[in-house]
Amino acid sequence: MAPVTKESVDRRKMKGGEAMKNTKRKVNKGAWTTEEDQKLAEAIETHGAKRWKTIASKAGLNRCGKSCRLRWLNYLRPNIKRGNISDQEEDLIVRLHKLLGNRWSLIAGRLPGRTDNEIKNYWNSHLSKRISQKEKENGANLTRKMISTDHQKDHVQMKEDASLLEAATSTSTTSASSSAASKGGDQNSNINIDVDDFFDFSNEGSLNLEWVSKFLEQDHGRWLN
DNA sequence: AAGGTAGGCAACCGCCACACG
DNA sequence: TCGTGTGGCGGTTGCCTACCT
Repeated sequence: MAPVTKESVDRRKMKGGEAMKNTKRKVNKGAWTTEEDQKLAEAIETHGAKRWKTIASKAGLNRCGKSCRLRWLNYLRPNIKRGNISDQEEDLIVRLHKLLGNRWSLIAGRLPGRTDNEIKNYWNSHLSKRISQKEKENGANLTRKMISTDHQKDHVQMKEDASLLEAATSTSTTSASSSAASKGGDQNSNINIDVDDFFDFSNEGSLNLEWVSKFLEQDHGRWLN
């Protein structure tokens, strides 16, 4: 609803700037100022995007390392796409959420330039409501209808995917999957798949839906039979 | 025009896992 | 092996803005 305009961001930054003046607080919180962004970017350029606590101090920021990391990953990092989530991206989010639950970082890994925070926000503010509404209207057929857009009608159905992957649980379990599944404790955490393998995107290009089919056909093709 | 409300987003919080000494 | 520090993640909160009455 309320798009974040440059003006609104600036205003938030002004508020953050005011907060900075409050020297009683050792660690600054709240909105980041342009100056802070600049300092952080310079520090990361010099020292790399690691050891966030060190970066925070090297940059002369009264921020905790976590805050710096978050700011970098969600806002300052290069190649970040902002706003305008396409239909294709939305569809992918829905499908991945069906598979993975609230594991936003994994979902974000499938969407180049998107952050887990952005996807989480998008889900919470757009998709979850729409889905719950559709669930009321259509019952169990909801997901199938939502993902049946023109460009991907031929692909696997998420419900079936979930069943297949659930079936895979009995024979394909790794430490990576258990580790990832242990986080969040979402509704799909019982689906244990080889996450390292499943989410190895190093050889892939931009957004596409082939990986689902690829995965199902290759390593786990037997589940389709 | 003014106040109330809901939506959207950025950022914080708390927990957990891992690395390292 | 244990304790501590750090990073990563999902959940939640707070602020701002557009819309509604």
